[in-house]
Amino acid sequence: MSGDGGKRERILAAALDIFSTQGFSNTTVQEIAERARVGKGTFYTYFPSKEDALTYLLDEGLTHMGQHIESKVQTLKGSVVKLQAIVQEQLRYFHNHQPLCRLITREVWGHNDQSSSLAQRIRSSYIKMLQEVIDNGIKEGELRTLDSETVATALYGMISIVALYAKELSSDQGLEYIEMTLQELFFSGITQPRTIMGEA
Amino acid sequence: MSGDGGKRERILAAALDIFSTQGFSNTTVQEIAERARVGKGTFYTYFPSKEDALTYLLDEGLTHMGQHIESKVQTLKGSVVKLQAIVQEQLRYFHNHQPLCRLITREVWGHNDQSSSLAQRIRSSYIKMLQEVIDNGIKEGELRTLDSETVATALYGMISIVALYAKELSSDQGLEYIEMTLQELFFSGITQPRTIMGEA
Amino acid sequence: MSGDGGKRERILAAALDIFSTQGFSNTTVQEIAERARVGKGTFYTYFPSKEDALTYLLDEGLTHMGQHIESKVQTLKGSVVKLQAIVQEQLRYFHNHQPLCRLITREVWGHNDQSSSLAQRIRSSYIKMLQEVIDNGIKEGELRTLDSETVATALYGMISIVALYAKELSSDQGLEYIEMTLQELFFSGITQPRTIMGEA
Amino acid sequence: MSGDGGKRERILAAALDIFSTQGFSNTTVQEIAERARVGKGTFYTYFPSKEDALTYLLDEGLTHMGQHIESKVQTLKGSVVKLQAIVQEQLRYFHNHQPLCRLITREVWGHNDQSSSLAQRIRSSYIKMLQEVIDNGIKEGELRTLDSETVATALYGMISIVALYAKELSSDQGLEYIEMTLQELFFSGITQPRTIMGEA
DNA sequence: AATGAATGAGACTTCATTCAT
DNA sequence: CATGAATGAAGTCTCATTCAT
Repeated sequence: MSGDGGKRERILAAALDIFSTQGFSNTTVQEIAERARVGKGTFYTYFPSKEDALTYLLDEGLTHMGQHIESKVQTLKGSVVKLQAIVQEQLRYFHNHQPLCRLITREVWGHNDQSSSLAQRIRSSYIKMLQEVIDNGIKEGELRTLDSETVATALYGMISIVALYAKELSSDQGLEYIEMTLQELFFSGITQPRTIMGEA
Repeated sequence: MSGDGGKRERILAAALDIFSTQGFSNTTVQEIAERARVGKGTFYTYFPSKEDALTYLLDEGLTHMGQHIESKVQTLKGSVVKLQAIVQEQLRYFHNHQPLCRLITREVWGHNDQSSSLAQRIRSSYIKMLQEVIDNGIKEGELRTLDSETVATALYGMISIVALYAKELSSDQGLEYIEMTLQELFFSGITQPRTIMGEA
Repeated sequence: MSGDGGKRERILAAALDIFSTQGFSNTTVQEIAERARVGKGTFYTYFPSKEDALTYLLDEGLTHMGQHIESKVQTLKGSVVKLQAIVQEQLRYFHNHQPLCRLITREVWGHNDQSSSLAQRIRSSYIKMLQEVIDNGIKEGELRTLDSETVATALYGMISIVALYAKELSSDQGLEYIEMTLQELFFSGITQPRTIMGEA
Repeated sequence: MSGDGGKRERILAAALDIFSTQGFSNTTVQEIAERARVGKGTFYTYFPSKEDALTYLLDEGLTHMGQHIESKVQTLKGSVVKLQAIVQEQLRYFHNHQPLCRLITREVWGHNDQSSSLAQRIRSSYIKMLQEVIDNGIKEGELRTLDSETVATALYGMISIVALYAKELSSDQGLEYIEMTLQELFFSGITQPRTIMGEA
């Protein structure tokens, strides 16, 4: 729509792909430009620096993921139902956007210095949203009384790493099986329930 | 007494610290040498390249963590008991070795290209160990029948990300609370058990 | 007009000058760039490495010299006439291109390891050409029956070292005198012909 | 005799070998020490610097060659006889000491800057000696009246380059053939003598 | 707007030399 | 004497960024 032949989008897509594969520092602007089929100088027409492109990707990615998931969740009623949807959607989103997921994992969780900028953002946006849903569930008695911040973080970590781990899965068949496993694990735990009287 | 005044250890400690804080690519050998209080050339007396130092740190870290946890677990009986110990030990280990944890998270999970070397190693060593414990628990009826590979990965991810997230926690008080939450979550799930009728 | 302001030529000229004066290993890319009035990085826009620039200079130099001399010689008739021209032209060429001559002497004759690449080339190109002219002369009876390979090599060595030695000569006067001496020496030998008695 | 187990000799031999094969700048003190089976520090017990070892080798080599050849020549009578012996001895010496010959070729003839030190020395010592023999021969009428400096230089260059070229020759058979060719060429020239009337 | 030639700061790595043992 | 661990100066090469076209 910008009349630029989609150059900006091509640059962003190329940057995301290569950043996630090789890492930010090992990616050259040259590579991005080539993959995007533009001149190296053109990169700088759209982004002030390589760093800015990364920041933009992370920002946009987090925002988009948050909006996507919230849009799926907000109409649902009940904390368990909402959390079930969150697990499903986040897993699928990360599975469909592995490069973004990998980027977040490396650049957000892997860094310590510029904690102000990136790590904080995801915590204060996405994880806070999870936490609120969980808090509500606890208040309403649907969920057990556990520390919601820890649970939210654990849920996020569980899904991210599984999504990265499952990268070889190409069939949605496999993805559904994994999703079911995660749902069971998260909602009911790993332990075999001690049937109240039976077992005797 | 290696007769080297502990230079090798100082270099490794410095490298781990700075790698985990700034990332591998943003760390210069100069910085490592300065932090280790040795000359720049001395770095190369102990490691053939910056890359080799990283590989060594990851290798050694993974091996040490694996051995540490296995030593705590192997004398225990029962899958649930073993898994409880694993959760406890891995959380504490990552909490006590946050730089290593951060390094693994970024360099192992954040990369895609050299999948052969590092990502494979942690999957095939540590996670496989978790998987075996879980498989045994399922076979013996202590654990529910879930996909053990997914569960093992989820457990690993849950603990890692929480350990990184909880980095501001300095009191063991806080750590114990987090640990308890994770134990409850992992073993019993987040859902309030629907007591069949009673509870009234 | 290559549109590059002759940068490539300036770099080559600078490299040749400094290589021949200080030697390849003692020459820094920085020096070449400064002499060529370009930035250090610009050197690498035109050549992949310092080594490549050397190789290019030697290759181009040998080729150019060979073509130059062959062009002078090919129209001439008679082996002696041809060889006279070769002596004249090679001496003048090396005298006018002393840096190249010095470079060849050091890098081609002075090395032993990468014999495959450079030393072979000059032998198989230029010296082989000399050898053919000599072989023809022997066949046609104009020249004495001597080992043509040794003679060709000797001729080449004689001219090269004299050209390097005579570097202080700036007047063509001096060069002509040296040339005459070489011609006499090569064609007639150093010995006073023992005219048995007569000739008077 | 120095009671040092021949360490100094081993170092010199190692340095000569490696210098001549790889060049001075591409040779590390480490390599020399290893080849000489001494510690790296020991090198500096015998030579103040790597450069000094090179200088010593060149100095010693030139002196030794000069003495060797002069000792063979001084008892002979007649310029032609002396020059014949010189050709024979220098060719053999260079053939038997190819590393030295290569070193001289590269470091003496290939350089331009420190002309004061090395290039001057060989010119003023060895070549001057040749020149004197030639001058005498001319004065006595045995040799033709040619510029003795040029002839001496040419003779030196002829023999050096042939000796380097003939490095693949291992049999003395081959060497003798080459020597004969050089003698013929130098003393009688390449041209078929126009027998005064004969040829008819 | 688009481009890529040009640039120089800066990174990794090597290696001659020193010096404590 | 002999040694090799330690060092930092220096060199090659990369790459983000600029700018003239």
